[in-house]
Amino acid sequence: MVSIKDIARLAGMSPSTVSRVINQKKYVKPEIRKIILDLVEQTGYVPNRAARSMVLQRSFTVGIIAPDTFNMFQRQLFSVIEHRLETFGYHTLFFFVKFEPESEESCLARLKAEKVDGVIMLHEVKDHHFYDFLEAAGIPALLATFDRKDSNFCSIHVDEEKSAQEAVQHLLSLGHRQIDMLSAEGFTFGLKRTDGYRQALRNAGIGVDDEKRVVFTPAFTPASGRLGMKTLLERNHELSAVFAATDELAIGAMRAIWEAGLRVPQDISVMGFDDIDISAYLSPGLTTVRQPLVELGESSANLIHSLICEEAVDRAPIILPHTLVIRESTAEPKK
Amino acid sequence: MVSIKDIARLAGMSPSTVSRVINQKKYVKPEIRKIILDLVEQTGYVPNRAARSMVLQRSFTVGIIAPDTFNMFQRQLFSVIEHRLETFGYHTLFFFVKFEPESEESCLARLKAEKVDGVIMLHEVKDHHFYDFLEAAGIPALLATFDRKDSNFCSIHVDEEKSAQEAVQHLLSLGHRQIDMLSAEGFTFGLKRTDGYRQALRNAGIGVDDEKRVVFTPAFTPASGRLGMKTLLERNHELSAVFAATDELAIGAMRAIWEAGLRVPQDISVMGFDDIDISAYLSPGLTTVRQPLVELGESSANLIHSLICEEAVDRAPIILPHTLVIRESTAEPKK
DNA sequence: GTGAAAGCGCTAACAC
DNA sequence: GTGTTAGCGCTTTCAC
Repeated sequence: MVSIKDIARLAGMSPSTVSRVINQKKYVKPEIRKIILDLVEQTGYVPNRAARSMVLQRSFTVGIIAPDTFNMFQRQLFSVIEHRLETFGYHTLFFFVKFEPESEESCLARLKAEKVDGVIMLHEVKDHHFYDFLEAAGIPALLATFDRKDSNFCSIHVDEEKSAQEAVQHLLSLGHRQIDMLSAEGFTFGLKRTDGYRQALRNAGIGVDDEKRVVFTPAFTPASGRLGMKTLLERNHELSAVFAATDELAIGAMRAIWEAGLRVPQDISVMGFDDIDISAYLSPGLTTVRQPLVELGESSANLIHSLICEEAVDRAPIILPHTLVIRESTAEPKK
Repeated sequence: MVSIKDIARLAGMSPSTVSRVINQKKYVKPEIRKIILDLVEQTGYVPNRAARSMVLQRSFTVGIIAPDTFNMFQRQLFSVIEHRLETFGYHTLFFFVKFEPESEESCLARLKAEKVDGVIMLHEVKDHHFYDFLEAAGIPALLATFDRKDSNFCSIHVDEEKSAQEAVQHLLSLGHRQIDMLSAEGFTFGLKRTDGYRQALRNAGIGVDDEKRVVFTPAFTPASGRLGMKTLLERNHELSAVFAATDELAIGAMRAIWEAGLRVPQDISVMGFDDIDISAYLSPGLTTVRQPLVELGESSANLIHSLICEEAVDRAPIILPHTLVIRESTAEPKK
């Protein structure tokens, strides 16, 4: 493999000079710069990452903390982040964590071991030590899709409560009055979206009946959505619409409704949240709240990069705009 | 950050001894080994990756070549691979490539730059140089989900033709005789699955009519599936079933059928391929051919690791078993 | 403007 | 069994 020394020898210069050219430093005669650049081009020389890492004390790696369940929205988001980070010459390193103390612990251990330059958290870790370590170690961190009021970390996300409220308002505006809520445990956004649901009902002067109309399933998966919706249906109360905290949950709900011999939206309207890839291609298409995926991913990547480079950055939470996407899974209630 | 020297000093030993303990080498007195291990534990010492990389001339990284379009099956597969590789202390590095010569070229350039220890290809690159480089550089590579007869690379995949044949046989056994095929360009598996379709029809003594019954769309996405199915429907011939080369395509097809005011499976049966996450949760559930995702991912990770470690490995293509998963999107034809 | 030299943290060959 | 030493490929003082 061709090294900086080879280039130096070929150019009749010292490695230092080559290094200066490569790193765009000044103090190199233009003609020499040109010679070296040509040589680099010809030989296909690329600096060795490990060597640079060592001397620069940087790994050129950002850690992605993701839940073990890594859902579809998160997967799509990751793709965007990865693409963008690549343009900065940054790698990405996965840290999958389960909803268990030991898993968080072992993730923290790995995080300490891997010298990442920054961290993007797609997952809310429970363990305080996690955040403490990040702060103490001075590792730039970004909370993407959630927030922690009590911390100094930058965060980027939509206004969960408000967008959930708008979702339910859409249902209300269609004439629905008996609206159920399907959410899951583990992530704050599930709580916030449920709060938005409650708020929308209250604003409309409709009583909130958590016992009857709200279900929290164990996970944000279609499987959980199906089970949650079955539970709701088995409670055997009147309902004309259901708001699911994520599209995946909504897909499962639609499935349960279908299994019960009912139709969406004729019998029950279904509304989701996230606007993942397939939502537009379901039959019927899923009405949902779109999170600006690309903007979210690109901003996350840009932000962590700025943080790593110690550029001045506004540390206030970034609230991204959401959009109501109305498709065919919602309609006026029967009668 | 605590280094090997610190441990050595604390233990009153030399760095070499510490290194021997860490790397499980022999020739260290058990009591000294214990002292050092304890120290490592206490201080939370972890060897610096960059430094190890440099001296070992290994990056502890495997490159994942994935298409820019990174579909749902591939994303799920990646998750499995990543999890497994993690247990080996390996990182994963993304190389997204588009279906354009320049993109392949720039990917190759990056591949040369990043000193990956191995490569898992989830994407068939057209450019010969790609494979030539890998061979010339002696970088272990694994073709996952496809194969190249003309190469020496290890590969792992299902028997595409045979499984597609079985899929169509299922349709035939239900009584269908007018079966269309929806595929896409860019990947060999799209061709092979189409061949399987043709073969199954021929075996059943049914004429193959590519002009009329087969559509190749630009991509394996729901969007393409929808468009492809529209094309098929607009051709206005009799059809009672459609076989889509992937589940994503099938989802789009179901959507197009729904948009046309027809029902699945009452009017048209739909069959997919892959068995991605959501397929079981569609309404109706998608009948499909399951690729053994977990086995595929774990074997891929294990195999590339063995290759990297220069363990003896059977280089014959690994053919994984597929399974027919029958759900509700297929039924007997009308009348 | 440019080069010499030191050093980042680790492993391995070679002494002892 | 253990220590000494050199060196992986790079950047960065500090001279000149």
